[in-house]
Amino acid sequence: MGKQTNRQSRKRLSDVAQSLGVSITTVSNAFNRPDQLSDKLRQHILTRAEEIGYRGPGVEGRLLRTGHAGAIALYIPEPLTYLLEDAFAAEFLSALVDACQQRQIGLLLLPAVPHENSDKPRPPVALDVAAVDAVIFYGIAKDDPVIQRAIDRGKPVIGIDMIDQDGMISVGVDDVDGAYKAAQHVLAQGHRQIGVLALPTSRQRIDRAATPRDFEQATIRFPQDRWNGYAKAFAEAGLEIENATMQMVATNSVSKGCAATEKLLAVPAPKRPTAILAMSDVLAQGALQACAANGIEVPTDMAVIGFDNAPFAANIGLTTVSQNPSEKAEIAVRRALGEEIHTQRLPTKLVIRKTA
Amino acid sequence: MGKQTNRQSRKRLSDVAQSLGVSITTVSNAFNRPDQLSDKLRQHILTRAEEIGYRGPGVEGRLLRTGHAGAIALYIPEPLTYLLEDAFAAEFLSALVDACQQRQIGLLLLPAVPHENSDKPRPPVALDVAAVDAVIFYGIAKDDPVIQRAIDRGKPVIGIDMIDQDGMISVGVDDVDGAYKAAQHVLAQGHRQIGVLALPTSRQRIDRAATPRDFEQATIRFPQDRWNGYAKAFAEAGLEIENATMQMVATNSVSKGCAATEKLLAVPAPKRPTAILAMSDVLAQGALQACAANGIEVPTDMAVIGFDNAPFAANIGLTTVSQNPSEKAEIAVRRALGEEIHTQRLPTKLVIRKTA
DNA sequence: TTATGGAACTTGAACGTTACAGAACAAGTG
DNA sequence: CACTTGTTCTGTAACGTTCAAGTTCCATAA
Repeated sequence: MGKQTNRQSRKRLSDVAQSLGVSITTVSNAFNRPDQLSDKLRQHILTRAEEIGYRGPGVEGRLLRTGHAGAIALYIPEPLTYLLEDAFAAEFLSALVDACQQRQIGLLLLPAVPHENSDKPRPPVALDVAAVDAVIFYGIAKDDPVIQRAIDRGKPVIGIDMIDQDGMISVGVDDVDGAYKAAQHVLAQGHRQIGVLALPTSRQRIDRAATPRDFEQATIRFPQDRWNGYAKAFAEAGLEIENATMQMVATNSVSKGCAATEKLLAVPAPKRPTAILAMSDVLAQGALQACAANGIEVPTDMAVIGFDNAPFAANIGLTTVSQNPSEKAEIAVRRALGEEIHTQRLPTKLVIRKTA
Repeated sequence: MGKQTNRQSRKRLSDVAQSLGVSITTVSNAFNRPDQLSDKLRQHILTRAEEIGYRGPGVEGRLLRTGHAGAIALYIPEPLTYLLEDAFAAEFLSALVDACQQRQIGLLLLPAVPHENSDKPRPPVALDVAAVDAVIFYGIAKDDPVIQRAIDRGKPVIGIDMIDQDGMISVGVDDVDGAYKAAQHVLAQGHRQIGVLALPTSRQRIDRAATPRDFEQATIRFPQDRWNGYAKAFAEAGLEIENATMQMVATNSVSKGCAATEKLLAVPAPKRPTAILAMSDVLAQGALQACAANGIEVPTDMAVIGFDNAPFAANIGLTTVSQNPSEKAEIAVRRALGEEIHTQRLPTKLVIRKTA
């Protein structure tokens, strides 16, 4: 009836140690540092552990002691379905899992925190209680309060394609340059009226016409930077602001891209665009659909360039700006694990296919 | 120079407690159980905690004390890309994340454990060190050693669509019945030569003709059960074994389904199938492609039925057996969290569209 | 007045592990 | 022989939290 006769309780290192008359440390070493003891004793301990039903060093104690969780978190702000709808996002997610795979660490998908009504005792959310070594954010707005909450945890916080922020490590491609190259390409072909399909620049998402002002005040980085890239090329080519027509979509989906393109095409003749720059391949695909529906030939009557070089882009012959998701994921994971690599924005490449 | 002047070390409950002259427990309660102390003191503690830079109760201590990690693991046996290629699998994954979302718990994607060469000191893998409350396996073979390894951890282990096993909780649909209904449907239409596109029945995956024996010896459940469902209907309709032609694919992809169907079509006239039962919608889509390529009209010249009712099935008018991924995910998560719900195999439904 | 009961707080003990500093002993070196 | 070096093992102290079982105090009822 002593405490060690505790019936069903999980066996621990000390149980094994006691049953063999060796120290706890030695048993720990038998499992974690084979070089710290003789092979003979080690085998002895291992078999004995098996006998008494010890399951090996438990996670809880180790975590408390070492502080190393062996996992990093990825915050999922919306239903995963939405994310997977975007082929490029899905590709990035896969790359992230692969990067973790190689290092044998887990990737924890963190559900969105529910809206806080006030500053009442906030209920414990996964973001707060998860045992991870770092948190990665992907494609959320700079002013999302969840970011500060993660930073407060004291572990590294990585922002993918996000606006720089104190306490957060930024990883992303050089969107300005990528967009610049795309715009240059159509301008070089003589186009002077350009349509832009833009992604949301802030958390409030509605389908509408966009203005340069929207991009200035953006809280999401890459639509801002991509616009800046386009604008830079426009300026260099001497285009006026009236030469560009912008539509912003609520979500990155083919149907939204199609609908937004219809609006671009509705503009009367002189200002009607002859080229469309889409901020994603998904939107570009929508643009192609709209063109097809309206009997507009691509690329003869209309040039279309996407962004991302998503897997399907090659199949549909889409000219686009390529970014490397594996590289992005790899760097994100390395930085999450504390590696101090010095990186600028990752490079992009213009991939010329059939649509422009 | 005392230990509390430890400079940069993370603040803890005791630091706050000491600085206010209250007990550690009270500070803990201030964060976790507001009802255990007066509001006044609670506010006092909270503001003081802020002042001295305490970040709130840490994960490590809590985990050790409570044993509750607030996350469940999903073992990913192969690159995530492969999983996402299968639209139904992607749908299930999303459903799983959603189910976790609702309960504010994380879903940890666990990388595959590398092949063990011998029983040398096995390196610590994510599966061993991850702090989770349960492990879910999806679509792996019964004899995969990784299962036992998970069971040894002592937390609940859930197997989705897997063969029953000691120490593992099984969740899945009634594949036998679903397949039975599909087969019945084509048999009722008078078809007497049936082609079957089968998914792998064991870990070794190659494209080849399949025999009933393959299904008997299966280590993966649902191909086995689906075959049994088909076979049951065949027997009831008085079909001989020669009336069925089976092809097994190495992976669940459209191209493999297409290639396998080509082989089915290559069978000479009397034994050539007039209906194809595919064990997944993905394979069925491949079958449709092959038919189109060979100028075979569906459903007039060939009936095709899939399985899963993946999202795309509706778009292409595929007749298929529907299973509900949300329900499957929901039950998996509930059982993972220890809920003792009594469930049989989940029901399926035959969805008749254009292809049969 | 004396119970009775509850709210507000405290005490002390785990939870299971690993890091660190060192002890004991053997073996090689000059 | 004394001295170094190395291997093998031990003891102790955290790591930060929560839980069960108190104690104290005050209000209300008998």
